[in-house]
Amino acid sequence: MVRKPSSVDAGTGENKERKGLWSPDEDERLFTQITRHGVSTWSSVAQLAGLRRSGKSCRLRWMNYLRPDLKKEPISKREEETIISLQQSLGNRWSTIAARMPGRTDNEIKNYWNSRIRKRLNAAAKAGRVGDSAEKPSAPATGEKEESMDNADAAAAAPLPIPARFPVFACQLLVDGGGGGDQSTTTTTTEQQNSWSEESEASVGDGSEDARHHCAVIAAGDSNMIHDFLTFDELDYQAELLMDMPGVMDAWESELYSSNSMGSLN
DNA sequence: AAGACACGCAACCGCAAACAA
DNA sequence: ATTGTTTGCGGTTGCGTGTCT
Repeated sequence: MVRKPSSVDAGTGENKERKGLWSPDEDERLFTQITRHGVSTWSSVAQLAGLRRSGKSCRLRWMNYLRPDLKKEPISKREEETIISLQQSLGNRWSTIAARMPGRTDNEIKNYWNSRIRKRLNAAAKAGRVGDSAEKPSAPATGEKEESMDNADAAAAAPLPIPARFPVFACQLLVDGGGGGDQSTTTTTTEQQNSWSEESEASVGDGSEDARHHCAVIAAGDSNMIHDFLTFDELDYQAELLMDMPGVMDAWESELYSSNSMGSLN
């Protein structure tokens, strides 16, 4: 709905690459080519599909639009919170952020950030206090200096403030393969959590019971029992799934608004 | 009704990393 | 080790559409 369908091939450009919007026919060709034969190199995909497009363009179209696993629905509140949180901890590493949000593309997240969230945060920053440097939050991981704001404004801009780091609770293991063993009733450690998160990563995507139990291990308890913090990177979970766990957001918020600022933990 | 403006988003561009020859 | 090609990423642009005046 944006660029003209083609401008480069107008006139004499019989052999030139097309640019601009993709036609339904081009989409069909690309989709068929990839689903039937896969991708060796993107330039060959373009050629085999009979498209006068660069490999780069084909890749972009597939990744951002044609891929079957893409979510079509608008970005939810929860997803927005995840974006804000991940952006805080990772900076503008959109592909990394997208990798943690199944069904979403880096381009989509980047666009969402630039057109909505950033604008809102900037507005909140402008409306907020000026020159109160003592209460400014930690800077984003990379760049985006102009987006710094105080915590109150961030809270106003984002419905649910999500810390960059996730609390790990000293807690009892609820379930782990049904076996007693060391993990059945022991206090968890960061290292253990990491290894569990890795082994359950695949099933987390399915929202399986095992994955949920592993998440619950981390989520269980209350904020007084927090003994460590993990970044989203270290967690290796879908933040969205974690946030659905009972008590997680409550504990998060209570920790966030307690004396310790989460930013200082980064 | 129409022009101006803002917004959202698809797609391009340039660069750097990874890979192959 | 060098050179050329491909891929992936982040920043940016351009335009259709909706809203405001």
